[in-house]
Amino acid sequence: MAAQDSGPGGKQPTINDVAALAGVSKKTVSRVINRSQFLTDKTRAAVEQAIEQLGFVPNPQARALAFRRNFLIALLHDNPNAQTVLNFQRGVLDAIKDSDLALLVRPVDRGSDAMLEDVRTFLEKQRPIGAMLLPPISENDDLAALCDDLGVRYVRIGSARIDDATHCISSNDREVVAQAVRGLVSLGHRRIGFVRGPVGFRSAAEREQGFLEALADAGLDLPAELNAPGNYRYAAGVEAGEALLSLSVPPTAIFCSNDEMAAGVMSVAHGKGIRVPDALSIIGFDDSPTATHIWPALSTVRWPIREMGVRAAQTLVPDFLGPDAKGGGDESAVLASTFVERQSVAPPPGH
Amino acid sequence: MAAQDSGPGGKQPTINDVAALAGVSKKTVSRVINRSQFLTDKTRAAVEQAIEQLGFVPNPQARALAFRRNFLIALLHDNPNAQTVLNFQRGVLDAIKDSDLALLVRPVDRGSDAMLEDVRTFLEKQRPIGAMLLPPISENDDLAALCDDLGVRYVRIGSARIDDATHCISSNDREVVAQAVRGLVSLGHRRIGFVRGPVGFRSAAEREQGFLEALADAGLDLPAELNAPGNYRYAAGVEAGEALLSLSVPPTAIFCSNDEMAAGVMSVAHGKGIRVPDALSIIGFDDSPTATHIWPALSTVRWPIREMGVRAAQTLVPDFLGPDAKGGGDESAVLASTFVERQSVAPPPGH
DNA sequence: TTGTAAGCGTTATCAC
DNA sequence: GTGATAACGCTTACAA
Repeated sequence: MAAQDSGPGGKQPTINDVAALAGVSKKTVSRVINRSQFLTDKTRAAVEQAIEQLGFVPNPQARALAFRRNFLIALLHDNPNAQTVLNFQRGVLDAIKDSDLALLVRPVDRGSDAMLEDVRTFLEKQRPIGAMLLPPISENDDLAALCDDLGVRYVRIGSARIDDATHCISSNDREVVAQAVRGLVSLGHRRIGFVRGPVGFRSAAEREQGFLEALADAGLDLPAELNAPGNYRYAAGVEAGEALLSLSVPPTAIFCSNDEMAAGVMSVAHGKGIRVPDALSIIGFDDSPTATHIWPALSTVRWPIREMGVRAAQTLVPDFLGPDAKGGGDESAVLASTFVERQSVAPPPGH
Repeated sequence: MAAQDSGPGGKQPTINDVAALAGVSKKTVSRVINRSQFLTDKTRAAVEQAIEQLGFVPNPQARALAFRRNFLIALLHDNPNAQTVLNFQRGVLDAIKDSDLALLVRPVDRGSDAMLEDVRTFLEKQRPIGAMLLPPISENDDLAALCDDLGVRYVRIGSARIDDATHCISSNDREVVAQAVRGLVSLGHRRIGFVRGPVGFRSAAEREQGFLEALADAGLDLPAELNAPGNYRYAAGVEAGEALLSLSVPPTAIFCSNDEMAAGVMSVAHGKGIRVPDALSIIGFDDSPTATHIWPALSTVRWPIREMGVRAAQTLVPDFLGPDAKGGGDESAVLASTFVERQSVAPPPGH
């Protein structure tokens, strides 16, 4: 707390004021601010006392200029799932809490042709130390190349290893999906539908592979009529549900590539009077708020997004965080997703 | 697009390089950057040509230092509703898109005692031009006072006028809730339950008043047993649903102070085999993603949060945005919420 | 261990 | 209209 408030319009004390009050040079004050080792305890104490007394806060713009680097990191996202973005933000802020860093947020339009130029302008203007890319734009290699080009560090978040360990934080989605589907099989399900994610998304491909792996392990296959297209939107879930649940022999379980689509499938089931989970088991992916807000509550896969935020920050700017910030380079860049069991899964009818 | 990329490690061109190339002084370049009127078209053109050729981008840190002001605005929030926060961000970014401003994001912990000190530290460190406060922390007067104290502009977002017009963007929640409830009455509902928001929240009070107004207009009252406490959380909705739907004479309609609680009530209805909307009408508030992800889709109130973001930015920093950014001072600081009709409302049984 | 001088890239002042 | 020169608040040489 500032011992002496300048009040509105009052001038902030500068490093010179502190130096004068403490009776040292401004360079010495600078050393205290930057935790130099070469200082007598006495000098340090005197300076700290002066800082406290004046309520001095170093001007980050001046520091940024002198350091030829600012203290900003950026979060670039184009994510339809708000909760994911916010949880990630939370994690990043957990990580940088005790540092001098601040977080800049930038939504981008994946679809737009101007996207790359927008991001370039943004990065050139703000010159953040680094950028964190959330899926799905994290899958855009041009974006990563652009960061490299501009000398901006980057970390990409993905559902699988999409870059080397110092540039990527990922989760093990495929494994966890496989595990969830194996659970379905072990309950007795044999006819299991699948609602895909959007074409071209790595996350969608990972989830699909996990699903197919589990089926293959059980000696099952995925008939074409049980394989429905999707795009991570609720409406696609509704369409898929209409298609799958109108089959002459409908599936007894459906794995949806995300929660929104699972909610869509579930709505269709309700509309048709198909009881969940008694007559139909449903699994989603994301553990979004929706998962617990629908009825019955949805079994789903939770990815450790907040923790990924922490890890991403540590990997991006280990040198700006405490010495305990390991980050990067090791296998820990892969974090574990977990299967969350709720009420939307049960054995198939007759089991 | 930069005509000449410095590439990684290469040095950014500075104002001096531009000045040298254009054969003018750096002050003249500065004038071009800052759109001074006192310039020959010829000089301006020459400088712009040099800027283009070099791919020069002014260093914001240096500008910030010289201007004694940076180009950051901050968004402070402690909002359980991720979509709201993100939509608001979107609006703010719409507004500042063509300016030099960037957006800093800061989640805060409403509960924590250290909250005020945290925010103070943040504002002192970053010294943003202004801060935008999202509800519920926008309702905290100490926070507004702190901004004033530090010479940081602020705008508070609220569900009602909680500050003067230059410091507040609000919606007309009360009116719209009243309108929605009047709709219920005109369908024939007479026994209407209410699930409150958390104690002490202005938004909760506004919604409650709107509800009571509509009831009073119709000559109805709210019996104590139909008035259930809540806190904007799903679980509270479940509890309220259990209470209201176990009454010997249950309500035929329930207004919930937000969508999450409405989802909770709806889950209970499903569990008890009470058909929505045939046997029970439900209305929520927020138009969150949940509203369309549950079944049947929820009638709810949508507040114009993205537009509020635009307006908040315009009110906060009109001098940094285009001349068309009006902002502040007039009645337009109140934006209209709207009632969104979906499938969760119908006449009561027997009508 | 501390201080001095110079500079980071921009804008303000005030001449011309 | 335009340009020298001195800030802005801090850090990095390098010297003491």
